Amino acid sequence: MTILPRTFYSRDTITVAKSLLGKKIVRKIGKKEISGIIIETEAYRHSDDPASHAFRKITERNKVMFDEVGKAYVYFTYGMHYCFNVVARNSKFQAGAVLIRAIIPEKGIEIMEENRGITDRKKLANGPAKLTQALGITKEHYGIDLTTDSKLFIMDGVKKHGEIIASPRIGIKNATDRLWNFKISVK
DNA sequence: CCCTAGATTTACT
DNA sequence: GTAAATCTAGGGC
Repeated sequence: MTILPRTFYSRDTITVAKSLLGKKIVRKIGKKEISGIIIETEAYRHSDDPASHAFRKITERNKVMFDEVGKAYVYFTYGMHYCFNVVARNSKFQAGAVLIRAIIPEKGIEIMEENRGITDRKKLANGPAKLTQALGITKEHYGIDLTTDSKLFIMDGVKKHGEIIASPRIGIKNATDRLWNFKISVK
């Protein structure tokens, strides 16, 4: 398996969101490794997407969405939660990112249980703020490159999966008519 | 099982 | 000041 190259992310944000399903996210902490398969994503774009943080203009928080693709966009919200995105867009847009909403834990499950303080495997990383906590992602990881083998990166999943289900994005009030939430069914 | 409320920082309508 | 790309605990059914 190989790490996804930067060209993977330099396509349309929606396409990348769908393509990330079934891929593997890897987090290394010291000598330990945590990994999981991505099963749910959401696309956020610039200029035509009122629900996106980058809809209006570049700010201190969202600036990495305008930066090089393949980087991590981590933001803090609701006073206690981090969410993890990957910067992705083609040349038609100035900014864009894909929110990773859920993964299936693969390796390092004990570490995730420790990070989360629970042992219910179904709830370990089945939400955007849960998976950041399970993987130990914080704003320290803001802007890091996900295309190199370091503390955090994304690999080719090689895993075949079934149909992609498109739904309205979750937790937003604008542009709910866009089916930019994507997930795959899991056995 | 479903629904409600509370936690608590950041960014800007 | 207030709303936010959320989660959990707790009480009711």
